[in-house]
Amino acid sequence: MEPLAVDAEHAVLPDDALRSFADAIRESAAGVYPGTDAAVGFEAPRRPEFGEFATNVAFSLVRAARRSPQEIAQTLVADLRSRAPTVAGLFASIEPVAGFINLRLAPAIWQAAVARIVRDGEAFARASHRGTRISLEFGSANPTGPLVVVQGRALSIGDALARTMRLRGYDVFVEWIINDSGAQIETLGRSVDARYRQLSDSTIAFPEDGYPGEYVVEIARALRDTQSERIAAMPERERLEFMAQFARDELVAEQRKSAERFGVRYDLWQSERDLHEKGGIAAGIERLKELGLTYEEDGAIFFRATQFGDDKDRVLVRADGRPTYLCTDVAYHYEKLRRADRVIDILGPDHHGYIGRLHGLAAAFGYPGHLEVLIAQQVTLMRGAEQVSMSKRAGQLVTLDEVLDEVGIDATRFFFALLATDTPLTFDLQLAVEQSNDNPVYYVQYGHARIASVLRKAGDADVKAARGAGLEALVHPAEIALARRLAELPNLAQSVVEHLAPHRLARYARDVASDFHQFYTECRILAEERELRLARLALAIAAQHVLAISLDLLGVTAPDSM
RNA sequence: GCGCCCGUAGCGUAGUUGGAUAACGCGCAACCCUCCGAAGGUUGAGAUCGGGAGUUCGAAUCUCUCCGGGCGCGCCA
Repeated sequence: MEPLAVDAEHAVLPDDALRSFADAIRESAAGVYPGTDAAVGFEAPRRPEFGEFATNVAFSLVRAARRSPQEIAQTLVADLRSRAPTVAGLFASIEPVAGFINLRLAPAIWQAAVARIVRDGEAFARASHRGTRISLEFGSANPTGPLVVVQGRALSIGDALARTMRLRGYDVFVEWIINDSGAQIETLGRSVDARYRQLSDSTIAFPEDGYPGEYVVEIARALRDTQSERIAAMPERERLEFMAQFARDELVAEQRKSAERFGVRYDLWQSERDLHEKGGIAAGIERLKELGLTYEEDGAIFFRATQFGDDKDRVLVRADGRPTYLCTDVAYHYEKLRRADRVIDILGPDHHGYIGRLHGLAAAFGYPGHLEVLIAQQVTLMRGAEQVSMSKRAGQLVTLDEVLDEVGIDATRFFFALLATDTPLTFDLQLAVEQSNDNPVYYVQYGHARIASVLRKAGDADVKAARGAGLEALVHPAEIALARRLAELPNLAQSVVEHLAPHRLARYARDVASDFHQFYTECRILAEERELRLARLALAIAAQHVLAISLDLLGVTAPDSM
């Protein structure tokens, strides 16, 4: 058998070893139990004594082979050892236990994985371009106020997904839809107008359905300071329209600024009004008509939603010719479905009942399963034990910017990404600023800073030497455990994309930090003996890269000191 | 009433396509710095995975049913 290569260029990596094992075991199964179909899958057992990986292949053969799982597992392992000693040599142990086959990789494989990470650096886990187009929409809010906390959660989740998708080679197109064509814009105009007139006459009544927030007053003041002469000359109708447009532009600009401050990048801010004016809305309706999925009743145009599981058909265009909210979504999704292989919407918790309708739309257009909808669940703000009030109706908004002012971008992004998207979140502002071990953000960042500190202490010469050093000295359980964790990143990132589960990134980052801290405690990195010292430095460098990549995917900084 | 989501340790949660004695953090108890950052580490106590039935060699995970909680059911957006 050939000696195992440990250099990063021609190394056998953990995934390669598992693939070889799967192939070999399938051959064994085909030989020993002709006519059977072995399914070889791997999992990471919970208990360390069950090895680093385990396969349940024997269970899949029980019926066809008419043997006990344990007997099958033993037979397969014996056969593999004699027929494929090279493959067996990739493993430190191969044990049939209770029908499972428990595996432990040879240390050289883990050492090779570390060498690969050190070599790839920031590019580790990056996948080559694969040509799959993904449209990702999130955050989209009515342009009638500043961004609030729940939207911050959608931004955090959506941006982490977008970054991870780019890392894994997908063509991601990130979009925000500005809902600027409905009645709420007109309401916004009336709200601003009332505040404007109140500036000179405090007895003027504020509309009952108006937006009560203080920001409306600020917009009115801005108008008075810069546009009062123009406004004075306008007839009421023109004035209301002008104010609505002015406020919309102000608020969209403010929303964009908040998103950018939060570190979120968009490729497109799509105005609904523009979509209407450019005929995009009409195109979507036309398509539905061609497909025979619309009909007219009482002067309105209906979508046959019941054909796709909805309880009733839905109005697209009212009798007076005004399109509904759904109508815009019809058009927009038709457009997105045509240009992307996978269309993803992240919506707020109040859109729960809307999911089925959107799926129905995708099916109607001939793209069943191409549209995925995520609901970013509610955020409850706490300050210690006290709940922070945020009633929209009373105008008590807590804006994203206010939260960022209070606790910073890193903590906010990390906390928002920490739980599964559809799990309601309680965000404690007091905890988020605490620089204590209750705070998971600091725990992870501390890991990164601690490594940086060790590398500084080691000195440039050793750090440089470590990058090309042999890693045979890495055999301690804490070293292997850390190496194993680091090597998971590519598969983990891939699972984040496939399951739309960015919270796994945050949890993974915490696990990496935890494994590093344990390694740090048990193994002195700056050991006397040079070979060991360089090998451990290389492992620390690899851990630093993985932490930096994970944090970057979450939009969180990786400090060298704190 | 119909539809969707959720019930996992005192609290907050994770749990890929079903796998072995159910995991992580906080909190609680007891420990660890003559040495690389103690913002760290180790150990312990703590769970009939809401109840019941079914499918399976095997269920927190799939099916049915009941209980408890949240949300959605406009020619609003």
